[in-house]
Amino acid sequence: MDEANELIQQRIRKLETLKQEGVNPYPNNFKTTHTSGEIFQTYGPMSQEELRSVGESFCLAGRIVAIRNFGKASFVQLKDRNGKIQAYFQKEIIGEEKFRFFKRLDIGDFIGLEGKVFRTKTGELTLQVQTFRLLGKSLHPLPEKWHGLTDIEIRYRQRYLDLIANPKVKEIFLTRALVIQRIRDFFNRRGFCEVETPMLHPIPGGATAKPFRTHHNALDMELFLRVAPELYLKRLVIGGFERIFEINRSFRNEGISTLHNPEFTMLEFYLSYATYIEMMEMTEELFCSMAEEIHGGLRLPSQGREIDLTPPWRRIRFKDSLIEVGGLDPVILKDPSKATEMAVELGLELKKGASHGRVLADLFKERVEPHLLQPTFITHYPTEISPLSRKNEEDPEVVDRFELFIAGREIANGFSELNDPLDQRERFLRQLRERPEEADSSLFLDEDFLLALEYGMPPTAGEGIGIDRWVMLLTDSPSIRDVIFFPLLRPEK
RNA sequence: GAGCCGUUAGCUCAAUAGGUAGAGCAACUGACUCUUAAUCAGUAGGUUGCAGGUUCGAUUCCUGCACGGCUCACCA
Repeated sequence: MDEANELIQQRIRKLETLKQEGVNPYPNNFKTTHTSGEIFQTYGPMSQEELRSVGESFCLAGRIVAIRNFGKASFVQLKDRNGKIQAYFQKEIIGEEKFRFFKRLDIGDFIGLEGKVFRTKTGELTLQVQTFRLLGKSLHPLPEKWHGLTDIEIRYRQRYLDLIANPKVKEIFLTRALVIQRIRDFFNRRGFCEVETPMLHPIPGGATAKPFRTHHNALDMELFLRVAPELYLKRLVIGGFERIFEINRSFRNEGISTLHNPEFTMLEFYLSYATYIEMMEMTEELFCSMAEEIHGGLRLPSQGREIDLTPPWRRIRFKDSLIEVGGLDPVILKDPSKATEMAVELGLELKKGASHGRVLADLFKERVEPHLLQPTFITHYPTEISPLSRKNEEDPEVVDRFELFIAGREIANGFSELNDPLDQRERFLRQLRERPEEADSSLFLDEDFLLALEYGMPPTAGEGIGIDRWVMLLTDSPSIRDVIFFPLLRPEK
């Protein structure tokens, strides 16, 4: 506890005085009958006259966020889970003793009150308090009422203060909750089953990110936090779950930026007897229905620009995008050394022995991705950078895969799943050969998964969607930290 | 990991040729029975992120460190 601070000392003294007087500052037996939102909904439209005939009184509870004193009366702003409501405390009504007690309350305290609705001279729906109780004493002053809390570090470290002081922040997280709910509805309605798969993996797989390591004591076993649930979800497909989804937390031990948090939320879903083409259609449906229901339309403001989600979304092949969007010389598609030259020219650092596909992917990231503002499916990715995707029937150099980009960022990644176990083994091995420097940390041969595949997997399409980034779009948030309650920060000293 | 920027009262911010650190809100005392950032009068509140250095004197100049932000790098 911050003992030095005088403001806190004052409040602790108040707390002690209350206790001495036999007042429990933290009772838990107050029952509410209504919330601020319910009061506004029912009585908001009523005139002063109509309100006068409402005999009922209401019990509400919440945190005091503002007090305006007038000698023998006071206005209080009470904040509860769905809004704020004004309460009017009058000495004449609540009695002298109770009014003195009221004067000792602080902004930040929780109170429960019983009162009747009326409308003030200025028209605000208000509760005329008949009686009230202290429900929870607060010992710290709240952030300033007008400017709110802007210190970004405090906003993240003490998110509860951010939520109290900045109403828009709470709205972002309510939107996030709604997104999750809509996703569940969407898939449940289509006969998908929600599943949960391990977060502790003996072998990290499903993506090539660096994993977090941990250790299980009883088994004396090294474990990794999952970088993706993909390989476990496919095991379930093999086991007969033809339609599944998981809303999952995954973990990647990499850099932190406005688009990356070490733990993040993904939606992954799998649909048997479908291909990546149907996945694209489903993705449009999912995003558009969410935008309609949550945002109320398909045009989203995005950092001063507008994103138009009206389907169908543009589809363009990976290689074509390099030329048409990236403005690169077509010769790089045919000639790997030219591609490498171009990458070097652009100042890209290439890994030793990077494959042609890898180099093209780097060029894509540099020259194409930032320009994909409106929703765009990039399809036909090079096989060598897509180890889990099914090869295209006409051209085995590319796979039946797409990635969705909106606002210059990857939002989703989907493909027809590779269900040929021998091909899958080859691809894994090739990956290991090409990136030996990473074999220690992120690439292992998952024999257990290959065994499962060898039993036979139905033709299936799967997709992963970055929920955090989608919520960023829906709420026009510039940083992923704005849509994650507690983003990872270095600990304070 | 690199570069740039930031860190002053509980909160939001001021303060330069280097010269006793200020305001609003919050708090405290008083006035006030319809306010909406209520108003009015008064009071108190500071190890200027931390540690060094230069100087008679450092919030200010220099060095290092800590934490944060942005950009880049790493990376889907």
